[in-house]
Amino acid sequence: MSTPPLRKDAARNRHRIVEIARRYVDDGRPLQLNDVARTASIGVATVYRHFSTPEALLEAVALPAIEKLVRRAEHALTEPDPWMALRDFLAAAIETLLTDPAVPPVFAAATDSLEHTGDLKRRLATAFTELLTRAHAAGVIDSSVTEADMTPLMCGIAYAANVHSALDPTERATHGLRYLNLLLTGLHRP
Amino acid sequence: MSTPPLRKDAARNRHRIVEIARRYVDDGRPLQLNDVARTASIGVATVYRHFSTPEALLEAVALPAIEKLVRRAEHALTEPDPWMALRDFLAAAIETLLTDPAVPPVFAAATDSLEHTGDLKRRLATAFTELLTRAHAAGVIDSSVTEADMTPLMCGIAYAANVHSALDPTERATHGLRYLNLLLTGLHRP
DNA sequence: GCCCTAAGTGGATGAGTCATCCGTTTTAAC
DNA sequence: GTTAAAACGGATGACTCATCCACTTAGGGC
Repeated sequence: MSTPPLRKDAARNRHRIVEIARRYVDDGRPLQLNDVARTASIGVATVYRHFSTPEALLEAVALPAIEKLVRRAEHALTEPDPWMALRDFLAAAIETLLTDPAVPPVFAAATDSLEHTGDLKRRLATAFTELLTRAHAAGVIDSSVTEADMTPLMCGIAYAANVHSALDPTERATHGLRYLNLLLTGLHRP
Repeated sequence: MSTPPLRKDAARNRHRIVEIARRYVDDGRPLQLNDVARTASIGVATVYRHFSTPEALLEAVALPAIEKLVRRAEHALTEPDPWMALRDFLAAAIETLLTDPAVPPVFAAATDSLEHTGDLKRRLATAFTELLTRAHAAGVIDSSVTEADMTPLMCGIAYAANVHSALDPTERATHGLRYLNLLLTGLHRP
């Protein structure tokens, strides 16, 4: 699992592949490695060497957004009000899920099947568990809800907002936040 | 859209195809028409003639479950308490979505892209709108929630329950109902 | 019961996608 | 400048998909 630093040309190619893949994801085109390779004017084998499956490539595309979300979660731990901290973080999570189409599949996948984002997801889980624990301790949230429920629930909300409308991203985000509020109303113990 | 009655052999084949497809869906195998044809010992062309796409075949597989759900919705309209009627129907819907893997994709698809279940989905929407209207009139539910929100939300809950666990169906159904209750707590105005 | 035709059948086939293998090129350490 | 390791790329065979058309079968009219 060490990282023998990449050769210059390899790094350049890897970068370019992710960049092209990002466009595919944003446009909603299926992420086919052969196709990405052609678009990038890079040999198929090179793409396959860097990313053995479309999922692995998608992970790399989603990486920055997930990193940002992890920082956000760790920052939320500094917010004194446990309910606000939890709510604001969840809103940010929904926004990320709906803004970046690369993210939801990565979260829906089993953590241990991920090559690049497994650690990040674990960090996120840790921070989030802490947020939840505080909320539980403060008695502001339904006591039966665990961290293991929340990831699926967030994915579910994002899914719902996407099913609902092939509309523009902004509108989808609005719906997602509305759905989150419905759920939070159900969870909140004032 | 008329139905010139099917020849006996054609009916037999069609039946057999759906039957085999049902097994694929239950086992979670991908529904590939060529593959289904081989398993059914039926020519590929025959399968394609009856069902031009995997989605169409899936619709046929899901049909009975959806019919049952529609009857259930129309029956719910006879329940005097608007909140109970809505809640019980939604629980039935979640159970259907989680019990029969053929159903969720059909609900997630746009109604007008469906050949076989479009009418049923419209009937369901009508009955459900009525259930919601009553609940609104009785003031027992958040007034901002519309029928157009509920289908996605139900799909979202089913999705969440499925992401959560590659566990056995019973357990998934339990989670789904729990998630539904969380949502309903958020929607209920006592 | 026999014939005729419309309806139905099946599998060979070409188009398209996927992922590997291996001969060639590039990098960077010495 | 030399050399070994690392990276490259595209030709290729395995596989999936869906169509076409020559053949078979059902069942109504006589």
